[in-house]
Amino acid sequence: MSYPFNEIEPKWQRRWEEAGVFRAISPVPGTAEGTRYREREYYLLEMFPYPSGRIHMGHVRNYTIGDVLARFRFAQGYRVLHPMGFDAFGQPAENAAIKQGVDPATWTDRCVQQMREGLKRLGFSYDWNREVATCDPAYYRWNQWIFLKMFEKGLAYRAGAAVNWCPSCKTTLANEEVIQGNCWRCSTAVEPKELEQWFLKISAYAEPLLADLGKLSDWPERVIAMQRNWIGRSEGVEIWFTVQAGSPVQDSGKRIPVFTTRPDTIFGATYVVLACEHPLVEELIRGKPQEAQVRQFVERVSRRSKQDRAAEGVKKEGLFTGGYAINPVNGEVVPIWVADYVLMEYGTGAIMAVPAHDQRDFLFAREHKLPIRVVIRPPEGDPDPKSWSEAFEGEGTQVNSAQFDELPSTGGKRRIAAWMEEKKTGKRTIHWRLRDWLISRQRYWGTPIPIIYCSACGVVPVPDDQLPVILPKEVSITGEGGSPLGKMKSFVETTCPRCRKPARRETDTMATFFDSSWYFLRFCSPKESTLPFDPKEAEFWMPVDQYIGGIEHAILHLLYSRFFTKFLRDIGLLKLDEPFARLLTQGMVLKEGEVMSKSKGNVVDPDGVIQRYGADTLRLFILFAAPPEDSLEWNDNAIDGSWRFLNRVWELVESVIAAGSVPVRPEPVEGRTRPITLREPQGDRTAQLRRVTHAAIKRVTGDLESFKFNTAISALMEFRSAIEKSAAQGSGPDVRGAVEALVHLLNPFAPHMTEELWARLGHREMLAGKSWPAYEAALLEEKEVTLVVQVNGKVRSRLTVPAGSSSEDLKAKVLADPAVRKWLDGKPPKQMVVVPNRLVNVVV
RNA sequence: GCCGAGGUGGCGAAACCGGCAGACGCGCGAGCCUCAAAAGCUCGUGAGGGCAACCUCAUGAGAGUUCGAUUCUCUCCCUCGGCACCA
Repeated sequence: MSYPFNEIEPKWQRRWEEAGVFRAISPVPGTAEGTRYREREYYLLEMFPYPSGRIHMGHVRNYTIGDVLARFRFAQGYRVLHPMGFDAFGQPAENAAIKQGVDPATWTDRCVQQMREGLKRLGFSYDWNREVATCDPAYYRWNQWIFLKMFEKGLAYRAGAAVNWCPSCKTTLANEEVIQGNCWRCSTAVEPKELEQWFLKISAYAEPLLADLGKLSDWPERVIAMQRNWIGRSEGVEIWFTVQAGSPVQDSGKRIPVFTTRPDTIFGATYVVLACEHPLVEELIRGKPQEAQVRQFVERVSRRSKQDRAAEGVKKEGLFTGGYAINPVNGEVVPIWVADYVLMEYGTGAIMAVPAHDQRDFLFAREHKLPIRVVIRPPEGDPDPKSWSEAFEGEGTQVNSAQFDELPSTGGKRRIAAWMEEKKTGKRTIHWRLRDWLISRQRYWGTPIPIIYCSACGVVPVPDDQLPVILPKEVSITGEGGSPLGKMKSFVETTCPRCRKPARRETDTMATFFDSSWYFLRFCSPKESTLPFDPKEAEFWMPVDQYIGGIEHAILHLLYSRFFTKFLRDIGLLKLDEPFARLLTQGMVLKEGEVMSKSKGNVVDPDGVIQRYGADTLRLFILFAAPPEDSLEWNDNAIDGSWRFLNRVWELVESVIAAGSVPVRPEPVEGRTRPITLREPQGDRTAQLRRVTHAAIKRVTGDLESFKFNTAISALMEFRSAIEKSAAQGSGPDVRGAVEALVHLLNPFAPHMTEELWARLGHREMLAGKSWPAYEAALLEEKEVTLVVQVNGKVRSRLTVPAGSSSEDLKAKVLADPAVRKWLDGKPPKQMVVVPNRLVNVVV
């Protein structure tokens, strides 16, 4: 016999929806409507899903965590915004189209519907009135609008560059989408490809994106660290070497800027190295004996993917270009090399090589017999680099450095940098690892980039009144590569908005991370039609008080969203610096230690679990099995524990109902497997039960505040046992009070069952709208406490003593305890440590 | 290499501010119920020793601070995650 979850769950889902209990209500000026709420609003958001069709355990976990918090905040009287939507553009829809011949829009609609139903089956407290889908023109027109604002500010630009190309997806990728050299979506090795593409100048925000990480005190440290790494601030000096005059290079006197974080080692620069893609390489080798050889080398290296280059590891290849450069600090002439270990995309694409004090330069110099000159003498060891097995990168005394000789190298960076600035041979700069964000995708199912190319006017933005540029439907998607829109004359051919002459539309679409970089703002006013969102609504709801999602977005989505927020602030639409005040990154759901995936065949389908146990059991188990940030090992057996617990709660409450509010000895109820016998109250059981009840309220409330759902549930399990025990022993009318508290506290976790029980207990109001129970501190006080008695730090006895006993009383009692006397062996104690109401330690 | 998170029973995990290590749950064992099984219920369950009351050992390893350390400090080992020829 088990409780009828399959009748209960749909019923309450319907009732919540009909009553609109989870609708977010913005304040209307001049009404008293606000009295229902606390001062504060609460915006709770979980990362919206890509509508792939079925929901998986990862979704269940993410959204259950969010739902428990949302229901808890609702109960606390906050004005809650808890929306849901769909990140509906993207490649899978297109791949389905290619494979099954379905229109991506139709496929997506179907998936969204399925997904929405799946979410509803779990009883989540969303305000479905605010649902958005990014593939809706009413949504993506604002992608286009934001893009054009960026274009207007010079933050969206078109440039040719060697970009990341995924040969399998047949599209370009952002740096953030390249995971260890592979495509984030299909794991194919990414290749460099020279293309003209649209970029967003996220690098213009590198400084604030880094600095404002300091404001995110409620973000997990690892996410902050990942973003800090990704942005990669590096303080140093740009030094200007010049190409030697009189060399065969025509335009001699040309500068080669190099970037270094170690200006203190400038006197030890014995050669200069250019990246293979460096524009000066070609000039330097022209007409030289090494011309053909170098050109061949450069071509070979440039063809290799970044990953391949790194995989070669320590082996560094390079060639002399035939050219020389002049070190600006001492006029020394040094050879210019080209090598694979210098990257065009970092710094200036050229370095000064200091083999004595940089490990990479050291290995390269050894390999190619280049001079190694010590300019920082190590405090100990052989000063002759011939005996070294590696470069000395530490601090020491400066040598071979002209007027800086014999100074300690600590502070050398600052001294030499200042001197170079004075002599105008270099300047202090900051370099960033963060690259601009490539957003062009040669795919169909995305937001059209609202740009028109005119042979007369050039790059022309689509005027505001012509937005949105609608993504046409009747497109043939072949998967053969190239933008599918490019094959559609009716789309491509247009007129220039400026000169009215024939022109062509941009045929690439936007990366879908564009769509998700501001959706949290759209939820504040999803029907807004004159702007992406109503700035007043955004000011009211934003920032998101609690954001919940997977760690896999630590740099992608979470960095882009921060960038968008700052941009929208700068154009006056927002008044905040950061979009997400608190972030919770939930762990993955694993089976047999591995991520669930179709290819591994270890997927547990949430719908199957719901059919067998109901949504409440699934929710409860997924919260109980592990703390939210840890990975969770799915266990088909362990879920029975949650199932049993809910059934026991059901039985307990039903017994209490059957017994009436004042418990008497009831007849065992027909069909119940475990009738609970209630007796007449005895002694102070009533007070005891009341104490347990208030202790449970305190624990569960505290655990919910700090996201410790697993221990909150264990506290509820203990509470249930305590009520049952108490009821069986007779504890008076308070059994009903205790049971009601149990049902109430369990509500955020198992909302359907608890609503049903609440109603059966005779309440007309739904639990969903009811305010959270409070505990009374006075009721928590116990008359007696168990005192732990230690001898030399080891537990030897336990004593039950009145709460609040004085130190003297405790000492006397402890010394009288036979278990203690046994260990004292007649000797007086050396010392006694007393922790009131807790412990006494006797030191012998 | 750099950055981050971790290491506690057979398993998932608890332990507030330094104060009973292993709550709660799974699994396992015994029993009840049953013609039998499933379900359900009751009790037990870190390791070792003892008939027992009890005793010894135990939170990755080693040291330190302390009356007392899973918790604080240092050294080391291992696992996971991110970045990585970043000048």
